[in-house]
Formats: sequence, C-alpha cells, structure tokens
Amino acid sequence: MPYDPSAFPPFAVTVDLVVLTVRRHALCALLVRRGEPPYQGRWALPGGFVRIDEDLEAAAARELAEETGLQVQDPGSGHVGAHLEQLATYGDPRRDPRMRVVSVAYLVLAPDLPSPTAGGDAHSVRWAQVDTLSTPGGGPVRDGDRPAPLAFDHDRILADGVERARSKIEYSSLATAFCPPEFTVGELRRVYEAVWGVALDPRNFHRKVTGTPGFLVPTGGTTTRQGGRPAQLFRAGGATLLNPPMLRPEI
Amino acid sequence: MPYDPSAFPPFAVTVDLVVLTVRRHALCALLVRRGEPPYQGRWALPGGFVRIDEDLEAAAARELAEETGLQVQDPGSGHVGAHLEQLATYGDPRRDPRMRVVSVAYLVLAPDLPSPTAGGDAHSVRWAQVDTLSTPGGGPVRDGDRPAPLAFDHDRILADGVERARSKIEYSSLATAFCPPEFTVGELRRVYEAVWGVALDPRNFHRKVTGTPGFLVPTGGTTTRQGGRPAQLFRAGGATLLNPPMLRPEI
DNA sequence: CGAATAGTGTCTATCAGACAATATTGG
DNA sequence: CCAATATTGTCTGATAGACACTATTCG
Repeated sequence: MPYDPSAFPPFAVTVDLVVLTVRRHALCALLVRRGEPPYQGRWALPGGFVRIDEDLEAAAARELAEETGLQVQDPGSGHVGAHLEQLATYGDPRRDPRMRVVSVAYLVLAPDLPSPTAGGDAHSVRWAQVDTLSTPGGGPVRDGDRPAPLAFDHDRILADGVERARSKIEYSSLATAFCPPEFTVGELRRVYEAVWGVALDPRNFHRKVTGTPGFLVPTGGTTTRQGGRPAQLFRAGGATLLNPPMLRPEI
Repeated sequence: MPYDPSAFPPFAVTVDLVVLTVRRHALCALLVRRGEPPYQGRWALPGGFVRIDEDLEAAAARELAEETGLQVQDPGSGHVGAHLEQLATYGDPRRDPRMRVVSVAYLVLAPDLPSPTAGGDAHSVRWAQVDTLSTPGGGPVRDGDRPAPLAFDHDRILADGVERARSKIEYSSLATAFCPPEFTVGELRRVYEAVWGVALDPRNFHRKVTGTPGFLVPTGGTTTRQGGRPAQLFRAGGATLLNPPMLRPEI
C-alpha cells in the first residue's frame, strides 16, 4: 500500500515514563496524580505529548526533566544522570477514551534522589513501591488491600518496565544506574535484592561482581556509611554487557 | 502537561516489518521495492499505515498477510504460522521527508516458505541475505561491493531486528519459529548456525537441546531428508524461556 | 566399503553456590 | 567485648566444550 501523505489518519503521539529507583530497600516507581478527566484523581505514569518537531527520545528526556528535574545521562558528563531507554509502544484504539493516542513508553533508571520529586508539588507526585501496586492480570500484591489501578493502560506499561529492569540487570551493568556515582559492593547488592525481591549471598556476590571484567572500577576511597568494616568505593566500569551474567535465583 | 485532545499535533503512524527466515543456511530478510517517491526504486521493509481503529499488532499482522500471505501464529492452531513481536518505534522528525511519521517496527520469524513471497510479484519482493546488506554504521559486508542502503531508516530497523533475533534465540525457544512444525536436531542446529553465523559442535548441541526441559518434544517419527543416519523428528515444546540458555560462542 | 549424518560417552577446566574464617569498624 | 558489615578462602556439584566412539543410512 503506497503512502498518501495528504490523507493519513490523524494520530496523537505521547511518551509515558516508567521511572524506577531503589528507596529504602524497595523498588519504587514515580507516579503523578491526574488533575483532569479522564481518570481524574487517579495515579498515572508521567508523560505528555510529543511535539511535532521533536524526537521521541528528546520528548522523553524533556518530560523527565519537567516532572522530576532529572537529567538524562550525558556521554560527556560521566555517570551523573539517569539511564533512559525505549520500552515499548502502546496503541490500542480504545486506550484513551477521547481519541486515538499512540504512546511510546520509556524506561528510566535513576539513583535515589536526595530531593524526592523535585520540581513538582508533593500532593501530585510520589514514589510508589512497585510490589504494593496492582498488576494487570490481577495477581497478588504484597499485603493489604489492592490499590486503585493506574489510569489508562499504565499498570501494564509499568509491569512491562519492571520486568525489563529485572531481566536487564542480569546481563548488563544497568544496576549501577540505581547507584550514586560512587558506591560499595554492598549497596550494589542491595539494588539487586530490591529489584529482584530476593536475598543474595554477600560473599558470592562480592566475588562475582569484583571478578567480572569491566563491571566495577575501584576509586581508591572507602566508606563506612553502612556501619561495620569500611567498604571499598567503586564506580561503574565501561562494560555494558556482563559476561558471565549475574544469575537471578530461581523462584 | 495536561492533554488537549482538540489541539494535538498531527502524526502519521505506520508499521514496518522485519521478516526473517533461514534459507539455504543463511539468514534472510524480506524486502519490497518502492514504486514511488521518496526513495523510488529502492528496497525497503514491508509496511504501511495503521488504520485509525486498528490495533498496532493487528496492523502488523494485516500487512504481513497482504505482502507475504503469511498468517501469524494462532494459539488455537498449534505451531503453524509466524512469530510476531514488537521490535521498537522510530520517530525521528526527519525520517520521512514529507511529513512526521512515527513507525512501530515488528519482528517476524517464519520458517522457510515453499512459495517464496507468495501473493506478491517477483519483481518487487525478495529475500535478501542479511550478511550482504549494508549496515547503518557503514560496517563491513560479507564480500563484494556495498549494496544500496534501504529506504528511510530501514537499515537501522533491520539491524535492530537482526540483533533482537540473534540475542533472543539464546534464552528462548524462538529458534523453532524458523523451523517447520516437525524438524530434526540437525535442522535446528543449522538455524542457530545461520542466525549467529558460527559453527556449532553437533554433538554438544544435541546433548544440550535434548536435555533442556520443555524445549523439544519427540514426535516418534524419523526422517532421512538430510542424508546419513535417520534422525528423530521433534516439535517445539511448551517452554518459551530456556534455562539454562543456549550459549552463543564468543566472537 | 566409504561418506555422511545421528547420537552417546568421557574427560577436564570452570563456575555457581554453600559456608568457614578473618578483617575492621562503632557502640 | 559484641554486633555488624566487608572480604577472602575452600569445598562440592554441575556443566560447557573438546573429542573418541558407535549407529544407520545411501551410493
């Protein structure tokens, strides 16, 4: 079928963001409260329209900065900033009751922020523990009553983003995106434990990550902020793919 | 930023298909020749507009059927049909010189077809060996002169699809999507060899795939179509994720 | 028989996981 | 000292890869 640029069907294109961080040993996602219909008052993923001359990834980075103040990781500026990658695109014709909206979802991994939800007001932005949110299939939540579903199809988008993060830290060094620029092996291990929801053997974990070439680079410093014996500080090495991968314990 | 449904920027949304198969021990992609500007006469990925009331995946399945006659795998009908999954979305504002087009790319894995490019005319549809096509970064091709680049950003989309297929057969049973409903271990091994471009030890491969639970189910039949000792026939088992994964040899 | 492919057995280096033991801090 | 965390070392079972060997067909 040839293009007919003068008679194309009109779509709206948005970006939605699954922004994940690890706070107090738990995987958390950034949510915003909707101020208008549809789904007024419900929590939703941050996001917005793509501008007509704007690249999709640029739109995602712009929305991230507008809603959180986070800057996307810049190749020139070292390891500060958040990791941003495209997740998937959601385009069910009825996902927005008003019109046809195709949404390109992006996954953002960020270290725990000193100023939570900076740039927004505290009533309409929050970090929500992922394991207390409803699941698209209606699966179990950790405890307590089931919370209200997110607006639109955002429960599914969030679930897809969480699953992407869980699988990707297995074979890539992305877990360091949840850490500050300098971190200890124990802090990195607590990231894996929070994202996977499992306990890992600290001794085998230490041997594994320090033995994987390119994963961690010692900075020379030490810290005692966790209590106990001072731990070496590391920063992320250049490796992006881990070989051999970190193995997620079976069920 | 709140939605303003009455004043959204107008986008066109298309689907593009990376259709891969294994023919004569080589990974091949389906290409169509463009009959009109821009890029008139150049080869491109099959695809087309998403209809205003059509789901994205439905649009991909429809375009696949229109251009190849292939049916997407149906849960009710066993293992016939092709595997279809979303790949990524491409939305650079200048990727189409005429207007703003956001394209959702889908990856299709299909067994070698008895009737190549059924439903199309032979002049405008072809299977192209992936390793003879140009690469987005200008990397080396197997031999001979560099062919003309594909239309639009389709070289990049194709490269992303090929990389997805190469990595996904490692940890999933997707390689069976390249095989007919019944196949031998040797045929499955030749799929891995073609997709990865490496030689695998037939004996270790046999032990590995037959020892992975849920990967292969013997049908009881045998075949001698490869010559030599008759081989057992298998069909794909229910497992989708392989644990342990097939390991791609290093470089 | 020889060539070709299928399939099984064996060996070894490596590695994941369990866990003992030591090191170094704060209270 | 005790509690807590970090780090190193040791052992064992599993396995990937190399490769010898046998099985079964066709020409």
